[in-house]
Amino acid sequence: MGIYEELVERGLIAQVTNEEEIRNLLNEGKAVFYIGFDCTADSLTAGHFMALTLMKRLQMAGNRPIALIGGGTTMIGDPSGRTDMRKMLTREDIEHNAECFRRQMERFIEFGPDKAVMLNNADWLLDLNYVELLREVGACFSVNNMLRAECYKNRMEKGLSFLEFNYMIMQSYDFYYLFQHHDCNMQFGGDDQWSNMLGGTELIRRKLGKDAHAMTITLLTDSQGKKMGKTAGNAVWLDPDKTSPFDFYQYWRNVDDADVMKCIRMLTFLPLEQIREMEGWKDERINRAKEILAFELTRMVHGEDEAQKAEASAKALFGGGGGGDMPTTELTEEDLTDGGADVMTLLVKTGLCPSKSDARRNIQQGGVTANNEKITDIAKRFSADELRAGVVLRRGKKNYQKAILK
RNA sequence: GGGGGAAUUCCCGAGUGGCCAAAGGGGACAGACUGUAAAUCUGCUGGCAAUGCCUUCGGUGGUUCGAAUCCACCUUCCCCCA
Repeated sequence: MGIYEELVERGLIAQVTNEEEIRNLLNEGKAVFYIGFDCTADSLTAGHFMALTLMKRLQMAGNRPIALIGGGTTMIGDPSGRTDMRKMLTREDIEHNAECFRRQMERFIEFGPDKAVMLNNADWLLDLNYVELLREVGACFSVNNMLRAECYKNRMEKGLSFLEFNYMIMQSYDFYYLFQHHDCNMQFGGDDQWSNMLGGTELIRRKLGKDAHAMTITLLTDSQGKKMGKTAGNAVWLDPDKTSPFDFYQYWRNVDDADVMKCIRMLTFLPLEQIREMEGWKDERINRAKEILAFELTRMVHGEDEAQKAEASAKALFGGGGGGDMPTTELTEEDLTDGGADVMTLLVKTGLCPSKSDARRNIQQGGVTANNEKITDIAKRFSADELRAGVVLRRGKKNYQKAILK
């Protein structure tokens, strides 16, 4: 079984330009492919994770990945899948973000001579001459066709700036450039990138008379059709300072039953035989599958140690057993009033609640416990001695913090 | 270039002088039920020293005892005509 067949079985492939040729190139390890990353934030997210694993899978099969940092394209902003314009980032922001991406990617992909390379399209896009570009590349694009592209359609109502309209051209130019200077013969990306990617293959065909290929990866959506990798509109980050390994673990531990196996297939490196065996798991066992998923992903992103800690903490908190690593907030004498502290203050200090009003509401609704006892009195206080021993506060089922006085 | 319209709390969206911290829905959060799931039901959803006070309806000024609501200017967006 070749790598292509494996990708198919894992459900990773959404659309391809030419299945036969792509299969051969990938299976024979002859592909030089690129995936672009827009650096709109200073960390990659769970959404990028699948692209990273795909790069890794293909690299293991002998193909050469090019991780393209969108230092130039980010200056424009991709309108795909958006109903509003992105906020404009400064060049400094973009450079900082690109640097952060690089560090995170190095965990997954081997860079070096004859291995993967990382490039930044700022290096060629920012120096383009407008008129030259228009004559050389602009002539190859039909506005009529572009307007028909899915990625612009939903912007026709809300408005689309000329700046963003050019995004497709920039991305196409990237492929054209990489094809010529880095022997890049394939581009991968999320399924929402399909039209942008075709722009590139089309440009190469027109300008150079050669074939290049494009393949999109299935977007990881949950059973409701929503993109995964977000909680309450916030991304799940790969940066441990932005999303702690524990929270990262919890995110995957809590996916819907309906989505577990899909995630395992698409995101983990577990052998397919093992996955097939797990397909029928239900009830108690599907929880086991969730643990495996969460552990595997946390291990890949944060390392074996962090994964074990996260798992141990989760088991301690939900399984009733002791031990485990508990998120802790250290207090000082200055945090006390009259030699103690009340619950609401503690809830806010530990970050369990954003405000005292919110803390009060949570207490009134019976959602707060301290050392496993339900708090019913919003004025409940803890003495300095109690705090020195440590008070385990819980808001809801899944949010714990230990407050301890130093 | 000309004309018309819009901006409200996390999101959508009502509100056109006091009864507005602002309807309704979505989402989020909490509770019950569970398997740390889903579905369902209930509660809740600006802040605080809390029967009160403070901040919030794009921005800045103004009218008024009182402004999300009226006026002026500005910013951004949308639509129609060119």
